[in-house]
Amino acid sequence: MQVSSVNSSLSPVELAAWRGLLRTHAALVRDLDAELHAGHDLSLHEYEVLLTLAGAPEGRMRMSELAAAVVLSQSGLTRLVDRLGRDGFVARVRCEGDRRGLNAEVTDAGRRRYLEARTTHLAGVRRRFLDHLDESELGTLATFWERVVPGATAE
Amino acid sequence: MQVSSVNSSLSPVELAAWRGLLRTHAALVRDLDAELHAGHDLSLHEYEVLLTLAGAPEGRMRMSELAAAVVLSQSGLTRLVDRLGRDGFVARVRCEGDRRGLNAEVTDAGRRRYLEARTTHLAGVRRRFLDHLDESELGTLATFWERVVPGATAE
DNA sequence: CAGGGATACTTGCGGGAACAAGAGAAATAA
DNA sequence: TTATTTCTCTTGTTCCCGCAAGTATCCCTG
Repeated sequence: MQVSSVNSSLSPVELAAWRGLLRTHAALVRDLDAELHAGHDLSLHEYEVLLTLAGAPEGRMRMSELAAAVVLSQSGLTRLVDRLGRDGFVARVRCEGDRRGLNAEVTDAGRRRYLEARTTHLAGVRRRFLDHLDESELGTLATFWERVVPGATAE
Repeated sequence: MQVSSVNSSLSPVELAAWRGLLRTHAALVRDLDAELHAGHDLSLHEYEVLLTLAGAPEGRMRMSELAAAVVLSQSGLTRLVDRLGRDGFVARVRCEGDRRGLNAEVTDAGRRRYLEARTTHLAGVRRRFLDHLDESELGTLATFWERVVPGATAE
């Protein structure tokens, strides 16, 4: 059942780099998501949408751009914005000039919720991730990401 | 380290390292999962379970250990093993000595399916990820993972 | 050697995400 | 103009996952 020569397997270093990425990501996201839920009743995706909108000009962005920014499918974003809308954190605004399009726009309540959650979340990201690497190492990581997925660090 | 005023935001480098991790992971996993599905009708999680079992002594492992190895909840693993069991790729075997416990054991069909998928998947991981980094950079990454989540590169 | 408490897994339930198909609006072309 | 195509978002459907509760077994204490 063993096939050794035809399929080159991963070297120990390759395996460590790849499995490390999967496991580290899973562990970080699980913990940060739980923390955000427990403290502010937001998922990580919801937080990222609020963060993205809060940083966008006039607090609004096209649905499709937003989906790309938070790495979610269109339909996934539609429902995420539904949920945030029900809670009064974002509103949908028809686009001027292209009435197919919609802007998701963060409300005052949305900005407040975001700012409340931000402190918790940033501290969590620092403690679990950033604090374990120094400035130049973080820079190294960023160059790796950009090489693997061009645009991954953009914006 | 960083001066932590209450509202300290992330520096550009910190942001790039963190968002890069989220986006790179999302992009890689999305593509690799789609590729595995299209070519071999396996999800990434299913592949990893088969991989893990195929590499375990006697092709079997306790459900709880397996859940930890592939970073999945107990109930998630129960259902994943259900699905793999329906397809005949793994079987559940009562533990000798502890009749609460179950071993998931990969079948011959499971090993075959794993080996079929392996070539595709390894090539995909190489092309999308490993090829963009050299040997020493992969080693650097591995040390980062180990620092952020001890044990992340183990086994 | 009971009885209570841990441990290992499964099940009930609900939510979140993707894919594919649909509806409405705009762009293009004849 | 009007018909076709393209674009943007939403809806129908289905799958996967996690939490909490349930079941069976083991362990430990008195």
